[in-house]
Amino acid sequence: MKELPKAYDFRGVEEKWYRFWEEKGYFQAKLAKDRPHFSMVIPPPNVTGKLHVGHALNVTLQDIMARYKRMDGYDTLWVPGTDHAGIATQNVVERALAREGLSRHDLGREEFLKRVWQWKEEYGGAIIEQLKRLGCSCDWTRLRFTMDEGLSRAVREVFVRLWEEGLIYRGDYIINWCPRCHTALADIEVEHEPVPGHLWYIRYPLLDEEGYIVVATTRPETMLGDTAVAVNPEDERYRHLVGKKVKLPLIGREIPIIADREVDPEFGTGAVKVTPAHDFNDFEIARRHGLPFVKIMDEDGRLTEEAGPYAGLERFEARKKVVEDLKAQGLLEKIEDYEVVLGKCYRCGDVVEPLLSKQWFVKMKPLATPAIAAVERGFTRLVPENWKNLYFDWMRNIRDWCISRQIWWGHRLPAWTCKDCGEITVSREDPKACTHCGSENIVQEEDVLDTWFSSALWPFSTLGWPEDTPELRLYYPTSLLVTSFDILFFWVARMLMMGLHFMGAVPFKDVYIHALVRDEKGQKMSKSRGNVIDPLVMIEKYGTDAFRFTLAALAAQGRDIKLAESRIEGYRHFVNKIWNAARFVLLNLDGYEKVDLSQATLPKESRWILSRLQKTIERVRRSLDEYEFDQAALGIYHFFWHEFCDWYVEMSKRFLAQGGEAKRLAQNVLVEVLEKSLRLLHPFMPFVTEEIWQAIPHEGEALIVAPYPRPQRAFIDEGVEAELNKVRELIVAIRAIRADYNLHPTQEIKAIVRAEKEEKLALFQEFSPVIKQLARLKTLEFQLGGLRPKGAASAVLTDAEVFVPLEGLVDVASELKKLKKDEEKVLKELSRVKGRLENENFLKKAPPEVVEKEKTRARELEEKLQRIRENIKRLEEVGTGT
RNA sequence: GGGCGGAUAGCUCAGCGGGAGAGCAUCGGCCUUACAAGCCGGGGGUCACAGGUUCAAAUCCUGUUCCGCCCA
Repeated sequence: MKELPKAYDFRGVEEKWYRFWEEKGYFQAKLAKDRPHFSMVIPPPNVTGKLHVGHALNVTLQDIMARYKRMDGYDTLWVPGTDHAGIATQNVVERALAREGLSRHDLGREEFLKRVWQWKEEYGGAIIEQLKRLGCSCDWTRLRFTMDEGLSRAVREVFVRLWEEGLIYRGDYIINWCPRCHTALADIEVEHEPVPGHLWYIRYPLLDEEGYIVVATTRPETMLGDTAVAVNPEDERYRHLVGKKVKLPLIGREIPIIADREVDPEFGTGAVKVTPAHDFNDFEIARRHGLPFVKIMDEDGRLTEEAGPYAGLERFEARKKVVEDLKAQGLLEKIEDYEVVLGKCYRCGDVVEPLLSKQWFVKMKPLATPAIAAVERGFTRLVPENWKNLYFDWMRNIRDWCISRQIWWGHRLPAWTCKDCGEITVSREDPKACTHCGSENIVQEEDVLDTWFSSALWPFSTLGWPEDTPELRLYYPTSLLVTSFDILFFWVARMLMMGLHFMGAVPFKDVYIHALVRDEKGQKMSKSRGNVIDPLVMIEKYGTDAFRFTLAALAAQGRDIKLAESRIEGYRHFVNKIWNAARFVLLNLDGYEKVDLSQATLPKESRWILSRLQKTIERVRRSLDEYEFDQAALGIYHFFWHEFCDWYVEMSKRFLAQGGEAKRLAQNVLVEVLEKSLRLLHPFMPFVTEEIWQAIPHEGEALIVAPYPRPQRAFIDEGVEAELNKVRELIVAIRAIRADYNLHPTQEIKAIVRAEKEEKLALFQEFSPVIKQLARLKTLEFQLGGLRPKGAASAVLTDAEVFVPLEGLVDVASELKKLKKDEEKVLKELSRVKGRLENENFLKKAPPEVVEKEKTRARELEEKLQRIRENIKRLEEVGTGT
């Protein structure tokens, strides 16, 4: 039999097995027709990405499910890939260019894109390698990239179809604009942050009469683009002014005072300025009232010619200047402190400008309706369920999706504008001429698509759509999507809409939504805070298995994960424990011969651990089926360490020492429990389990494809479990006496078990050998009834008492103290139980089994109380001179 | 302003109608031949607060306070 080194060193081991699995093709989907399927697509990390704890959690949970299902007989496909991450990637390459003193405009579009592709080839695989370090069992033969040929074809097909269906349109709309990234952003790409600001009250002089109307604004510079003042139609204060005109200060434009129901009379003065080209609400008001749009700010965040004397000023400069000028002219009535909510670009953090601009949009309502229904009817299940409300709320209030981005890296819009007739041609193949007038004078749109447009197709585009492939037929809809809630709308909702629209079926049956990983204080990890835990550093330090197990053990549903390095260290101890347990088993396998345990006559100790094993298997499977990763991890942790190692391994030493049949059976039980535990653990800790499994007796060529354990009912034995609980209680009590009296472990002692009834004593007599072994007793005696032995330390158990004679050593005072404390505890408990049993309503209404349980409990407690009191009485009679 | 989640041992969290639990930390004792990354034993909690439902509430309901997140 092979021997294992004394300490587990994960270095080298991880790489060895990962290569083995990959070379053997275990990660690959089998396109099996005779087996159930389990499929997932990875949330594609940004190609520029570096693995962070969020990814690590995300893929660890996926890998746990993939390995579990693979072992459980499913033909498993886990599709990996990366996302081209338009803005992020372009930024990275632009920064690299900047170091050469170049801008993308110096290179030109074509040359720039070449550079991006070069960059992608060179560095884009980094995150993939990091996923492998984590042990991800993705089918790497199916690695995809959102810009690769197949996926680009899918993007184009979807764009064309949506256009043909009238679900894509182009138009002048107000959008979020990032002046730094120089592109439009979708609504959800804007992060809102409240910051201290001001509310400026500005006087707008009335035209043709004395006086003025005061408007309040948080953005005074936009007044240059005002085309109206609006009040609420119900507002008595202003009713007489509606329909009149004011003269816009600084600019001199004459603009009307209008009434609109959306104006909040409570805000400021109740009169607001209307800047249709630079505010979302004002845009809507302007459309309702047919107001003109005056664009006073350009794409760089500088004021335009429309801003008259302010043209060319940077936006924040302009604000200062406008406020100064208003003040100078006596038109600034007052300034109040006010908390404003700033929109910031989720990529670069710059303040986003609402800007009127020509963009492309997808109509969302027709796509959202079926996606809402799919979740309502349970075709797709969100886990945990509480995300449903948020999902419904968002989907029911969904706005059209701005999909055009003014960058170069991405899927260029397959739309051509005719210079002659002005019409748009959208086409699957690059067109030579305008489909409307036949002119060859056509130019392609400069814009590219939002990166999320291609990721929205991910579950079917990666499986070969728009071709009709066997993969699509077998693996779509996918079984599970594991993702974080922060991309529920960016990604999950859009995949649902696109999947339903183009495949006619939901893209995934279950969506498991995990939490954010925070630091130990609950703060978001960020470079600037310096509290980032780098998964690769953790893997180097503690090994992948310990790191993965930690993530799983902390992944309780619906709660953020607070990750401290000490937790990882703690679970590394568990890895080591497994290793050493395996070492123990291997060191004791001389002459090992396999026996059929279901036919063998086993000692109760062995029957106990086998029963516990079945229950653990049940628990782990049930937890995994419900995505309760923490429960699954903790279940096996507790079983392996605190039942198998702490108790059974110790008990087995006696059997091993006996030799013969006892030894042979113990060896088999040890192997059985260890081997099944490794299988149970493998999805969590793939490397150490494979390493050990290969070294112990097993069937099959690799643990990664060994069957996931199923509980065997025949091995569950409640009676034996109950008996062992009583035996363990006794052993713990004797050990506690040892500790109380500071008796060295090697000091052999005598114990006396006393009970009032023959059958209670019989149990302990039966287990006498194991009690002597684990409590380190020289002799164990039994006493039916009678008086407490003199000069002994004692403990009162559920069914008996135990005494350890310690001539001259026993401290009566502390013995009494111990007993009185016990008495108090039992009394308290007993009064509660009795109170319940004296309650007629309880007897009448509670389920009979609960009543029965309470009665048994009352009996046990009364007996225990009586024993405690007798002991107290005896001790007090004897006095201090024992 | 709206929504969601949380408040249980010193810390991090399970438990979510019938005996208050785990890990870590802590204290005491042990190098007991698998493991000191370990073993054995101990201490520690009016389950945020106030009401209610129930035979029975940490668990269900309502309200309050505080904390976190999301949306506007």
